This record gives sequence, structure tokens and C-alpha cells, in this order.
Amino acid sequence: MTISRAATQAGVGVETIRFYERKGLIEQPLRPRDGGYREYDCETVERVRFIRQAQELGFSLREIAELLALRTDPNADCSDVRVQAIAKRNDVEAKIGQLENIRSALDVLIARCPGGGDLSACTIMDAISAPGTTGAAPHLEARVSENSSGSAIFKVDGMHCAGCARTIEAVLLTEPGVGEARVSFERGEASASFDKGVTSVGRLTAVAAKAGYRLSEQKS
Amino acid sequence: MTISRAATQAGVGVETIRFYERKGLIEQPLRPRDGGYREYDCETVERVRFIRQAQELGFSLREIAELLALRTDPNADCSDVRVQAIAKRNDVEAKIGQLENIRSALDVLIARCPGGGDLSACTIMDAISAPGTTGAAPHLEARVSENSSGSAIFKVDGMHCAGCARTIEAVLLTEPGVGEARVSFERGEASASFDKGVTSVGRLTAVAAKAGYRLSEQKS
DNA sequence: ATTGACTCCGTACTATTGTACGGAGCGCAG
DNA sequence: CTGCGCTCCGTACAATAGTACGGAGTCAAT
Repeated sequence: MTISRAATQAGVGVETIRFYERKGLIEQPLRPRDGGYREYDCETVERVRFIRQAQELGFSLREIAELLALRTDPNADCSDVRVQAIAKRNDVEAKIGQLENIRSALDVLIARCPGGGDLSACTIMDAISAPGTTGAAPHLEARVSENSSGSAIFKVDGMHCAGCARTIEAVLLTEPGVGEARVSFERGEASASFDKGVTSVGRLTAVAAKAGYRLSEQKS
Repeated sequence: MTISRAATQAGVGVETIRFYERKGLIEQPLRPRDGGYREYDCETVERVRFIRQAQELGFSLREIAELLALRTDPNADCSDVRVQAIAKRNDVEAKIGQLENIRSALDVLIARCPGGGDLSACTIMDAISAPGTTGAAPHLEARVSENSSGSAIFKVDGMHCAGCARTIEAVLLTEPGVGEARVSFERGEASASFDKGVTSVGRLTAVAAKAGYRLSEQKS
């Protein structure tokens, strides 16, 4: 069987067969003499079919290579394959979960949209511009009052727009130990709650300074 | 604001900012004189944040570029955005459906697997090798007796293994008008049902011949 | 004025899964 | 033995979303 026939039978292109050979997924078949044509048997066709089938189940070529290696390994156990399948199932499950989150976020967006009129009133654009308003932000709520919790209110210098406020919130939250950060552009104020054993007011002003904003603590 | 500061504030790498510029997603900001540094304002940071946010909702950079173009287009309507969002939601829905199919196929595989013992007994490997046994194959069942249905039984010459049988089934099914094809390696026989108005016994033997197998009709 | 950090720019590379191309070689039929 | 089609091989290219590198230039501080 020549390569094009094998390819047709496996339902792929000729180049794909050669590609799989280069990738080590199938062996190059024996050839009569050097420079001759590849001579395929049905087993290789089967192997290519196996690859396509496994791809449909969501396995990558790398994973399929492992599966194929197992297939020829005399020490391989059925449970090895089972483990792979279960891991893959869990991958798929996780992806489904992510996509469901995205879907419900989009649903909220679409439901809220007036469906016409000026773009400046478009709630979808607003929602994309301002993250965290379409759903709860669990990482913000979860850990108020943890250990030795402290908090501080700052006056902020150097903000030009509401985006700057979000910037500062973001950099404060990157600091370990910070549980909550709220910055108001209108009031020129920032507040943060944090674990005193992990970080400090000084560190917070430092990270903000690194981002280009001057914070000064307001003792209350 | 320099590029690295803007990148930090937007939560991306410096190279990513330059990459977005090259892609036209953000404009290169004005620079003091030729050869000087890029001078960013918060608006660009906002724009980059918008991009990341939209990516999390599953939009590709190409789609985000369209969204951004809308944002500055004075004629853009809120419904344009809504249409995009709905289309994306449907995309996401479709992907979820595909993944659910994969998941249930894997579930079936895992449930059937003995969970140990020799690989030759592994039902998962078997299932991957022999497609169509894990779930229904709707395209096979759906259209028996459509129009002017005919059928034929053939004796097959040139099969070497069970895989050859599947090959022949596959090539017969590629032929338009063929509703069902069954090939048995053990019996050396093939059967097919098809629409007489679309294809014919001759065409079926022809496509099989092109794949390297000789079919001869068995008049019954 | 010099140092050190940062930036600029083009290009090359990462990973994934193939496709496409061009020149040379092989196999078979007439 | 000549022609036609198929194959061989390496290489380049497709899309996606960046990341990395090297040499030169710039900025701010010392």
C-alpha cells in the first residue's frame, strides 16, 4: 500500500502521515531499498485511525503518543490507561466549568443590554471595561479578618482617572497579606485591610510608589 | 508613564504591550522626539485591561479588535455589540456541548474498564481502536429508507484484517447517497444501503476499488 | 560625565497541528 | 525508453498569542 492509499483509508492527508512519522507517532514503514517508496500495511492505517479517534476524545498528540507507547509496552497495565482516561475526563470537566462561567457572564451581559441606542450607554462595553461587576469576586470576600488583621486609609496623589484607582487596587492586591483594597478616584482615597504579620503600611505605600502613586496614611 | 509601568499596571508583560501595538490593538503613543520613549496615559492601560477582560470572556484578539473599533466608531450602535456577545455566547454553548459529548464518552469508557490486569483486555484501548461503539452513531441510523432506497451485498477481495473492513465501511460512507455500510472481515462480505437516485452499485464498487479492494455484488 | 537601568527595534523562537511547495527520484504502462 | 503520476525530502508557511534576544540608544541620577 502506498502512502496516498494509506492516507485515504485512514481519512487523513498524505502530509499528515509523514507528519506523524516525524513526530514519532507512527514508525516509518520498511522500504524495499534506499530511496524506494514507503510500503504500508493495515496496522499503520489502524494506528492513524486510533490517533484521530483519540483526538476526538480530546487527547493531544503528545498524550496519544503516551497511549501508543503503553500499547506496545509489555509491562503496561490496564490501570495505566484508566488513569489517563480519568485525568482527561477531569480536564474536560474543568474546561466545561470554565466555559459555563463564561456563558453565564455573557448571559448576564446580554440580558442587561438595552439592545439598541448609543454605544455610550452599552452595558456590555461597560462590563468589559470594568471587571468584576458581572459576577461576585470571591477572592475579595473570602478572607477578611484572618489573622492579625490591620487596615489603613490613605490619601492618594497622582491619580488621573478612575482607571488609576483600579490600578492601585490591583497593585495593592498583589502584595501578599492584603485581603481587600478599595480606591476611590473621586475622593482621592484608598483603603486596605491586610495581615499585619505579613505586610505593613510601609510596604503598601512602597508598592504604590513603584506604580507611580503617592500614598500617605490618614490616621483616624 | 513608561512602557514597563504601563505593563505592570495592566498586568501584562512589556513585550505584550508592544505585541498589541504591532497587532493594531492599541496605538503607539506619542513620543517626545524621534527615538524617544513611549509615553503612556491611563487610557491605554484601560484599553489593555479591556483586552484581557474580553479574552477571559473567550473573545480572540481579532474579535477584540472589532469591539475596540466599534468603541471609537461614532456610528456604532449598542446592538452591534449585543450581536457579537450573542454570537460568542452561542460559540461557547457549542463548545460546551462538544465537551459534554467527550466527557460522556470517556465516562462510558471508564465505567466499563475493569481497572486492572492485562492491556489486551483493556476496554478503553479497544474503544479507541474501534470507533463508534461508545455511543450512538447518529449518521448511521438516521436515514435508512429515505427516498428510492436500494441495497446490495458484496463479496470482498483484498481484505487483510478487521481494520480493512472498517476502511471499506468508511469509503463507502463517503459516497453520497449511502446510508449504511457494514463490512465483515470474517465473512469476507460487505453490505450497503443507498439511495438509488443518487448512487449505484457500480459507483460503490468503483470507490472500493480506488481504495484497493475488489467488490463483487452477490445477487440474492 | 558616566553609570546603570530602561527602552527601542527587528527578528527569531515557543507550542500545536498540520499544509503547501519545489526539485529530484521512483514505478509502471505504452 | 519516455512520459505520467506518485513519492521523497527538507523547508517554509498557516493561525494564535505571545516570549526572548542582541545591539544600540535614552533617561535620570550620581
